[in-house]
Amino acid sequence: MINLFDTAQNKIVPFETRKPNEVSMYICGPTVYGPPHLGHGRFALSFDILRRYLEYSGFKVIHVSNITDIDDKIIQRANQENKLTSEIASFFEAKWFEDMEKLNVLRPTFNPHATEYIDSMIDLINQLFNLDIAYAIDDGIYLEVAKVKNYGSLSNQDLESLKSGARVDVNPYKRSPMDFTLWKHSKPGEPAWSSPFGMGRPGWHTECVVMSLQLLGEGFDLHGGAQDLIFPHHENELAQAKALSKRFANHWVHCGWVTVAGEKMSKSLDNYTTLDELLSAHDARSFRLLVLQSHYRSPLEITKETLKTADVAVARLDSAFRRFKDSIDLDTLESDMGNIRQDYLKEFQTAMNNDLDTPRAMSLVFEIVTRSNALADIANDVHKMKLATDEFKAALFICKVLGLDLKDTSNDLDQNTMNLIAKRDAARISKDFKLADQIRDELSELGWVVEDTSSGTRVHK
RNA sequence: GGCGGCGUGGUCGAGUGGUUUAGGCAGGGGCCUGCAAAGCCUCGUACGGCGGUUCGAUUCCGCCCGCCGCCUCCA
Repeated sequence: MINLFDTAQNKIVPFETRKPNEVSMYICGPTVYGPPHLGHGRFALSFDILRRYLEYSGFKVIHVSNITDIDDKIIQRANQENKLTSEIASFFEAKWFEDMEKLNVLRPTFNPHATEYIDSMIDLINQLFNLDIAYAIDDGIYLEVAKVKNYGSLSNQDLESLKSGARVDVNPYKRSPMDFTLWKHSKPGEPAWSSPFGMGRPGWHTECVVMSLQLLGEGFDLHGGAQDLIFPHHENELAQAKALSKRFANHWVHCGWVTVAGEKMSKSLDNYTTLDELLSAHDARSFRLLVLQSHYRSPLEITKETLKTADVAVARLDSAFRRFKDSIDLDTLESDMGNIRQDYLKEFQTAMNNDLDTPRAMSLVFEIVTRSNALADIANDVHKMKLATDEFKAALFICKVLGLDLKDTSNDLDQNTMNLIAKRDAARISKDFKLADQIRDELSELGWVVEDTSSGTRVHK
């Protein structure tokens, strides 16, 4: 049984699903108005790891993640660049998926766009309006939060304390500062859809209720996002569902954010690093490893230094992979789980079932790697080597489940490199170490790391 | 003001009421090696402060200090 922290209950609880072998999950996706940064990356990696683990655990996962392709910031950027909002949105959506692919983040089963669901959103707002839960003022339609039972239950705040903390509202006509926009009337030149309330566009909080309920149905299993979405976004989604007496998500999962010098990474603080910048200097797997080595609900500090240490750690895993891969059937590794050391799999599951304790899972991986290397070091026959390999298979398998693919970078030798290797081996056999060292220097200048093995010189990047 | 989180060894970062340790990285010593690299072995004995509960607390409770977040858009 998988146990997960549920934001609504504020504790770790067994993760129950509607159907025994299926998980329906809705993860709030990006607003595509700029290049994704490390915060987006962390969030995407966290939920990718959750999804992969659910699939490993035998669930069919229906993963819905939206693309918000109409919103104030997109309009603003379109105006600045003198482009259509749709151009801005499709450009940054493409960028998003390009980066996600580099991070080895699985594509969602469905990624609905807000603009494809405008009619359904209008319909929902209309229902709220007819129930007298929504009201109209000069600039749009608002949901009256006071009419929703237990508003604030998800974020554990009561309405009174929310009100007292609310900042001065620009719109004095709202009945409460906490009331939120369902529909915004358009200003001249802005993209607009016609509705019974006039031309305009839906507010952000409506799209996710509509799309999650439409694609996954009432009482779907899991709703996720980063912690900054708990309030107001998820609270407001929930408020709309409650107002319409619809069962909403059964389980809420929120991940922590990336920090910079202790402060939250965000566009408004202008302290962000884009995924592009990270990926140009580091292996994408190093980022995933850092995410895995911290808990998904904790803040995660990512610096050049921590990335560098992660690069080294990934190299250690790759190095073990090179050592053992030839005696492992990589094609059947995943399908033939019975072939993996069951004691290690059990430890892995125990860790993961405890609110996704990926740090423990990774420490297990490194422990296994050390042990397989140690066994291989003293192995003097085929049988002992097989034991070492069997150990390593477990580590490789766990990495695979977590989306961390180990690689052999010693392939793709060009003719020149192969010649140098042959020359060096000849030099070493004739004990011409001066020449051998000289060739080693040449190889390292070409970017190769040189290792001497029982089968001669081996190189990898 | 309300709600919430955090403070761990050189560093990043888990975790736990007590006998044996997270793990990664960095560092010291050793083995291996022609020298390296990789790998292995080994060492460092940490839990913000003050009280309380307990046979025993880093782990539970209270207070204090410091940092951070949400209450407006934010992954």
